[in-house]
Amino acid sequence: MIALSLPDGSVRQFEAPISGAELAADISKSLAKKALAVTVNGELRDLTRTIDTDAEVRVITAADEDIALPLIRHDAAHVMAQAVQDLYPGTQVTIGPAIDNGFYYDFARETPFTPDDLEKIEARMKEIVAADLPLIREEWDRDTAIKTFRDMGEAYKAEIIEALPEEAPISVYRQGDWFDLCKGPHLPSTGKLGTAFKLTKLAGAYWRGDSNNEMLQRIYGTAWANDKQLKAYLTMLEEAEKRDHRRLGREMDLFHMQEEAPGAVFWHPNGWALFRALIDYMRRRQEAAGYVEINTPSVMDRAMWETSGHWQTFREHMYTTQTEDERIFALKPMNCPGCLSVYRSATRSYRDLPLRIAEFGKVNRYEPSGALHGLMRVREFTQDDAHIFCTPEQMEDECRTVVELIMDIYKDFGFTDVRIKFSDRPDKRIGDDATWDKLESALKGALDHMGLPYSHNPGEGAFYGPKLEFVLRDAIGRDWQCGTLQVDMNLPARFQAVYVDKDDTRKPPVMLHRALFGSLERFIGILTEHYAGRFPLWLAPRQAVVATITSDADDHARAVLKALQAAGLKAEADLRNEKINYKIREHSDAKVPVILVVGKREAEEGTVAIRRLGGKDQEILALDKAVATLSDEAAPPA
RNA sequence: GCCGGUAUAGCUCAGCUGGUAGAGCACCUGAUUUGUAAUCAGGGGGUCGCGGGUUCGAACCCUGCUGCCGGCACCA
Repeated sequence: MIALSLPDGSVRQFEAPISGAELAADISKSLAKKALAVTVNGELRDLTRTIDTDAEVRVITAADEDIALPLIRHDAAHVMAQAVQDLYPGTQVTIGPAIDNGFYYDFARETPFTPDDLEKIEARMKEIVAADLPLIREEWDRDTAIKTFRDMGEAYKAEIIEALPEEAPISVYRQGDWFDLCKGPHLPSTGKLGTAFKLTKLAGAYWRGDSNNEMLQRIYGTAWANDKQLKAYLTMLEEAEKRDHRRLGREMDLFHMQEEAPGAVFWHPNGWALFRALIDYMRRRQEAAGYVEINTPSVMDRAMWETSGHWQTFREHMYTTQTEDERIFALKPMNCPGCLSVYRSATRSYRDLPLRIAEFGKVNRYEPSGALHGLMRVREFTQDDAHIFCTPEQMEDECRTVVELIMDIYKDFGFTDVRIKFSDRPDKRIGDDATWDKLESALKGALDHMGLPYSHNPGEGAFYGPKLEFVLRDAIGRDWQCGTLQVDMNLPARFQAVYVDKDDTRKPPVMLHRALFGSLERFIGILTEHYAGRFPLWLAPRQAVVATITSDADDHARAVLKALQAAGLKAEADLRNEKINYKIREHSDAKVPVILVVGKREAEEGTVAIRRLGGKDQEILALDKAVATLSDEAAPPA
């Protein structure tokens, strides 16, 4: 006798052990049809597996998206693998998990798959779904399993089993005459997968994610519970493409890149206006927070980089030059050595600390060619960098101040969902454990005192100190790592930076490395996508356009323009002999936030008609009122 | 860096199996003086990414390189 309790609180008694499918059928006919899996005491299981003890049971249907979609996607991966092996015998299967929005499967095959193959595979997948093959779970003996897969020529599967712990059960799922090693669970039959899936892309992927291993061929797909969801997802992808910063960068004339300078940005006036607005803002915030600002050389002798350790650890990412005098120089990949040089240019007293030194430093790093991506990953970029020199006693307070500043600044851009990652000592590190204890507790202490939650990244810190990373989530739910805060007692020592303490002894200061935007280039890329090009007025590179309806209004339009510019607004006038429809369309496409329409009426009355981007209505205001309103709105956050 | 794809006018793209290039938008000129998301007509513009090769002949086929795109790895 077993008792199964259901989510609604009811309990059903059964004489003998019962399968999930039988349980669903016992509850209702329609549930039996819709059932995809069951959870038994919270553990997700196949419908076909027998429940033989008292338990809390829940029947899973497509309505339980969080559970059902991963199941559907995982099944889609299996069906795809079967389709591939049907069509291309000799192809080895490796792994094929469900992922966000879809699934993939990695295959080992000599011949590359082509985009045409995807269509064929998809067609074969639909046949397998139509055949509605039952998925049957089997448990195999470990050695038999290894032998079976090895004999089949499935070396990767055999390797996977060998890597499993001795006591792990080896489960295999069959669908028709095809089977795959898999821990499951799965849908009861391939028909339950439905046809709301689509193969999306081909890619290379290293076996076990290790670049020392051979490269496999990965096929990605997306899969959903129904066609409506699939279509919504595909539409979402199209929308995301429309806000791609590379596309908007061209459409809004922000910047361009070209072949002669891979990974470097040619900023156009519009993009540079944005860049300057961000720097102006940050400069103001930093000055208010007690920072001073410096600027240091881009090209410095290799000896500098040997002292800092970059030459030994970062050489492959550095650009170097050789001049006629045979000295080797390097383009700075980081600003710290320059800043340390400024620190060392005077004898520092404990009274000078904390000393907060900012630099909008342009750095060059030779990034792998495959990593480059628009503004997001470049080889030449500008950091909103700063280094804070302080005593060990001040360290925790300084960390807290930095975190406060970061969180506050992100808020000004509408990033309220910020997650913090804390990375502690890595295996390969310098410095003694006592120092690491201090550095880590300073960082953690700062967060704890502020009551901020954070996740732990054990062993992911820099070799010289632990770090915090600030990951922000944009308007369409994507995560971006921007800010970072690192504590360091190593570099000051390498450069023999010291301060004179109260007792007249020389001591090395603690050095905090921090950046908020991270890279200005990247941050502009993120903002562009976050706002979909519709920047808030204070950031917009073109804030207002005065558009005339007839040439009768030209003089008035010039006066309006003059007034706007006098109030500090980035404004233009469009006096072209074009219809107002044409002008509105063009400036709206260019994402200009405010269009001031002036015609004969406005000219006579001394007013303007304000039309906001995306809005249908207009607001007629007296000129001085309009200018005051707009200049108020265009003020950057304090 | 690795795997796959791709490169034609400023932009988006067409150009069948090889016979020396075409559209829309943008730009220029003219007409139109227009009331809230494309007025009409005319015109100029391309070493078909770069270098080799095959061929009587290459945007098209082969090959090397470079950039870009999608992933993987990397992101101190």
